[in-house]
Amino acid sequence: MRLYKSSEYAIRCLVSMAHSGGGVHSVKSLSDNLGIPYKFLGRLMSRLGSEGVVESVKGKAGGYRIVRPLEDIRLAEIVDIVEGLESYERCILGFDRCDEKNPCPMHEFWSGHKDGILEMLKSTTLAQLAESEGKKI
Amino acid sequence: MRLYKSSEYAIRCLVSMAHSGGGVHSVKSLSDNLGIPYKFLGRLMSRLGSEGVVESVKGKAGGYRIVRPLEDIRLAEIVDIVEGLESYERCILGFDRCDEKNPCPMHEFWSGHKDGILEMLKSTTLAQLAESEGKKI
DNA sequence: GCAAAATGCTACCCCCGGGTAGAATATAAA
DNA sequence: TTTATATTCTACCCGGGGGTAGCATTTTGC
Repeated sequence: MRLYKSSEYAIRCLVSMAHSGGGVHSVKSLSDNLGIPYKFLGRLMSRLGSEGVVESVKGKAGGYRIVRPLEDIRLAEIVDIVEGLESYERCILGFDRCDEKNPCPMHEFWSGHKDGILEMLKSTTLAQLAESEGKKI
Repeated sequence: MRLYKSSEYAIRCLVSMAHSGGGVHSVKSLSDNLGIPYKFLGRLMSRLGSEGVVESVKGKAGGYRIVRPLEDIRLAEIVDIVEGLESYERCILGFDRCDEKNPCPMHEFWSGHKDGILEMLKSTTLAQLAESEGKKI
């Protein structure tokens, strides 16, 4: 019942970048400021780059930059890229088909929470996460 | 965002046992009926036995039996025994201290869901899970 | 042109959840 | 007493997420 470390890192990193404006941030500086393993974060940002969430700037003074509007980048997209959303959509007891018509024993107790979480992931944007000052990152 | 296989198996197995009365069930029969790996389920039941959720009956015609009243066995207890509840209580972004006073960026979006899930686990009993006919197990 | 600083890529290692194998032990039925 | 059927215990293997290391590549600043 937790995000993968990859998702934790990706979200914290993007929130930090969003928070400090639209400039270019090197992986080194992000890694130092957020306490995230350098090489690991590098792979993560590379992946977010190839999926079009951020843009890479090569060479000296290079790094990564968020290009799309923050209101456009939703949690569900980030999580889907780095860990996939399958585990948020599947039956809690692992059955292939599980719905109102043919429920597992936990369905009535779980489906509400599952739907709520998915809805939250799909509706919450990077703009919302970044807008409040004073929060830890 | 999912139960460990261990929790899936433990819940399905206990629901199945509760459903078919208070008799003794061998690991072999449970494994066959539910499609759960035999040796793996054996270790799981042994653990549930040492924690007092079920009772082992050795020798020929032996197996496991639920002893405590079904209204007394809650999901939270089962999950805590086989996989632990830590991941259901911690901050979604992994911060050590994260609360209303000192929130992480996701706190306001996540804490409600977290509390709801924990409350569900702590209040739902084996009796509730087992009572409905026609559900898959 | 050259060096510094950055991304990009490949190959590893470690830990742990999940799963398997086999022998030891206990006990009811024959 | 023997045998069949069960739990119990230990050791091992596999795959994947998390993490590290090294080198190639790119591009700016001098």
